[in-house]
Amino acid sequence: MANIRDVAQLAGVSLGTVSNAINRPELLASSTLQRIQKVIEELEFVPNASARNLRSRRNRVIGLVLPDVSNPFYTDLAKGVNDAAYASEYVVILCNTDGSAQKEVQYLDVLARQNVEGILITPVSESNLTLANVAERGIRLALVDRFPLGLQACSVAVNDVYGGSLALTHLHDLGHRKILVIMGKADFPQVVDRITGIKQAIESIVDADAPEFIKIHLDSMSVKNAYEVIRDMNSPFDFTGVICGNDLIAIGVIRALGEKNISIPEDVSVIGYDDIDFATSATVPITSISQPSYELGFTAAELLISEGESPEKHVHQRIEFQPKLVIRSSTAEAKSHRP
Amino acid sequence: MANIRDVAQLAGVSLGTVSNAINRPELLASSTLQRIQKVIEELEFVPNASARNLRSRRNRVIGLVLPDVSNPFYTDLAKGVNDAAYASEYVVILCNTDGSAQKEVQYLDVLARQNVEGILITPVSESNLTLANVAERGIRLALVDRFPLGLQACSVAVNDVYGGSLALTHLHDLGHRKILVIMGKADFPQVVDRITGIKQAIESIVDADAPEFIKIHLDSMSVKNAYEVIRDMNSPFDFTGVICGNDLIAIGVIRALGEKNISIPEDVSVIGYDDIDFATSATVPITSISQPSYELGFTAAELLISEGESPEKHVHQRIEFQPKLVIRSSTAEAKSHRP
DNA sequence: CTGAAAGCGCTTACAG
DNA sequence: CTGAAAGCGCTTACAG
Repeated sequence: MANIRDVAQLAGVSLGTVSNAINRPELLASSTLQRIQKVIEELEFVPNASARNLRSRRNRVIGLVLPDVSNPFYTDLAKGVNDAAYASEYVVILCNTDGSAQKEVQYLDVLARQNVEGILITPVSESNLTLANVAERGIRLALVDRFPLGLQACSVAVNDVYGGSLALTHLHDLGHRKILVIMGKADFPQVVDRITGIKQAIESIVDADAPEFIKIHLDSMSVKNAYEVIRDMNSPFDFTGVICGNDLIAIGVIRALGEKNISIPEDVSVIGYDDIDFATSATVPITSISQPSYELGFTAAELLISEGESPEKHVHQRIEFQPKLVIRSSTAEAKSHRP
Repeated sequence: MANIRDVAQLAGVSLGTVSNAINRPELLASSTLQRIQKVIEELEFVPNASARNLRSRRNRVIGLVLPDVSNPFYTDLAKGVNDAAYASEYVVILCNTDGSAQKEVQYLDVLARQNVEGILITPVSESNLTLANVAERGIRLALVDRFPLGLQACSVAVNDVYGGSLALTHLHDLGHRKILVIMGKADFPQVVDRITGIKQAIESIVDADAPEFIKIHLDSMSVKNAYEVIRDMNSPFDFTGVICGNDLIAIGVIRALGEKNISIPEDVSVIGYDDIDFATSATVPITSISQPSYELGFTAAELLISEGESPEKHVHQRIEFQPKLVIRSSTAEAKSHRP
């Protein structure tokens, strides 16, 4: 494959000039520039990214570290990141931690070795030790779907506390007083926030009969895991409302309840989270808390990339999106409230 | 950050020896090795990937080029690729072409610039021009979910012809004689093969009343696109069976038919493709043709990586998985066949 | 506006 | 078993 030296020779200029033609074309006389560009095309010259990176310390690569790409919420988020990266001619390395802190550490290390220009991450837990470590190494960091705790970094997230309260309030308005909350791991930041939101909403209800709730924490926020846990519950199911950590869990819950001959929403109302595309097409179309997943990823990537393009000008930003309640058929008025 | 020279100095050896300690530890006296390893830890030395790649022409990066990561089939496939890569300490750059040949070319170029060690691709069309171009540049290539046409490369795919015939045969067995086939773009290789399978199955039916079928080609194999097309059909819907290009299309079709008060499977049987997780949880659980998406990705990545590890020993392989029919509730006997 | 030179951090024969 | 040296392909001040 042709290298920059071949191009220089054929164009009759020095190799530094070719480099300038590529990176700072405004410095060249237009005749020289044209000549060089012609040769570049002829030779199908493609600059070697490693060499370039080695000198300039830039490689147009960012890392994206996510708990679970199979989850449509993260898939959409990743798509947003990819599109933003593509627009700026960046490329993204996708890392799937499966929600494991250990894998997260390992991937962070791999990304550091690759000299990525920045890392976009939805951290597995609140603990910032690993992240601080990355920041120390001088790798730019931005948080997606999470705000930083004592860490200098851009962040783009959704107000999960508000999302939790939105869900609770909706069920309460419908007259539900006994609620099951079924979430992911207890130390998952989003889970913590949403439960806080639920509690806050309950506290703000002056009503004598504020709802009670019970929590279940799933190891994995998947259809399967949720389905199995509800299927295997041996105590009688005496809740009239269920708040799920995401729509996948809602699907699993709905399926398990269906098998127990509990109808949705006649007997029990179920509310999901994320409002994935599929929520509309599920057995029972799912009432859900909608988050702008694609925008989350897109915005975060833009922020990270723009920080890299002009570090001096950059000021860390914290962008917060608001979740929205989308009502479908999986929630309805509690029996006790019906005529 | 520490570099290899710092390590050499502190360990009192030459820098070549440090390099050997990292890459060919078996060459060193164990005492020297230990001393160096200790210093590496102390200094938290991480080798610079760019420098390494520049010299050794290896960077442990592979590219994955896919038409649509939001499609669960490809999401799972991508996960398989990621897991295989992770196991071999490789990293993957994810590229989403949105089914556009132009984006495919651009991404291929970007990947070439990044000097990836290999590219895993589900090409947008049969045409191999761009791929041949990549191969010429000396980048290893492997095809996923597609077999190569006149191209030296490993490939892992599913027998789509058989998949198509499986779908047709199932509907025929149930007594359906007027079938709508609703697929993606006509030049999409998988589409071509499945239609071939459908035709072959029809031809093999000696039966006097072999089924007739009509084709629709969608621009995008999405829920939305399928839904809109069926919703806007103004001719009367006189089919009793529908074969869909994937489960997403099936979901869209089922929704649109529902709005026209056509019940599934009482009036019309609908069969999907891919058997995504969600197929079970759809409004009507979808009968589908199952493909091992995760394994597809995992196997292809392994092949590509092993080719890189020992090019001399490598022999190109072509691995074919067989699709399976998974019967759920969206297909049933045609009315004409019922008592 | 262009060219010559140094150097980014490593790997890899080669000599000893 | 270890060290010295060349060089991968670029970018970047600097001189002119």
